[in-house]
Amino acid sequence: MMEEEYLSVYKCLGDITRLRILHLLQREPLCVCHIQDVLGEPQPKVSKQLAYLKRHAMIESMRHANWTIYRLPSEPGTFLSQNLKCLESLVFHESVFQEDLKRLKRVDTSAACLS
Amino acid sequence: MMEEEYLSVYKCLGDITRLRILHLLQREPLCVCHIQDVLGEPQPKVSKQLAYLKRHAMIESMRHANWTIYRLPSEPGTFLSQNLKCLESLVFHESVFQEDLKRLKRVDTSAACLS
DNA sequence: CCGGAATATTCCCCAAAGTGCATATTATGT
DNA sequence: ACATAATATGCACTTTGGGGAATATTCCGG
Repeated sequence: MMEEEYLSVYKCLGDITRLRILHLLQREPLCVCHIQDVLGEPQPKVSKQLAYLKRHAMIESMRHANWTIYRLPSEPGTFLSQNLKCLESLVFHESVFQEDLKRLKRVDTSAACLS
Repeated sequence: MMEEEYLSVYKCLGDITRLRILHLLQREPLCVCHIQDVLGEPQPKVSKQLAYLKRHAMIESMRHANWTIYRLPSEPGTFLSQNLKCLESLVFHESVFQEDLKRLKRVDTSAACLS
């Protein structure tokens, strides 16, 4: 039997790398290499956490040529949405996430996979 | 260095037993044996999860004669409060938690430790 | 068909968590 | 002091998670 949605969500939110990823994806869909660049974390680590999030239905992915684009679900459950709102207002202003945003802007313009 | 509050909170919320406990404590302070009765879980399990929650500053405790009374913090952080609100509106109506509430009412009246 | 870029997966290690069972601790009443 | 109730802790075990390093896969261009 499947685990309750809310437990999955909380487990997903209990890791800083996953939080950083969700924070980025809340801004826009991104491919792995962009996330990797922004986070400054090794590629396998990023891929694994993306897989973890997808396994728990927190994100979706679509292959686009050589790249895999990840994004928040088209219809995110109420519970997930609520928690993202909560994060937005109480957590995402912290420096870790704001630094990520700065790097995202820089990386985003020179994007090869955004064709 | 200490872990960020929000990560602690999410880790605490990612377990059904701890959620059930928090749900009960949101109603009123309770001693271990009442929680144990309501949850129908073995006493060491309950005690350990209470210890976990306390270690992460999600609850407080005070010894009262033979009993230890647990309760939500007198001044719960904004983040915790927000999440409890979210749970209240989206999760706590589920049957697991409602069944707990029923048992709580039954148990509560015949309380010995509420002197 | 081949080389290279982007991504996913595997293996290994270690730490943390969750649980059952048994035992220790603490406080109470006699 | 002792028995007992309430609670906490310890031990053993299993699972999960997180991370690094290496390797596999997938897809493109030539």
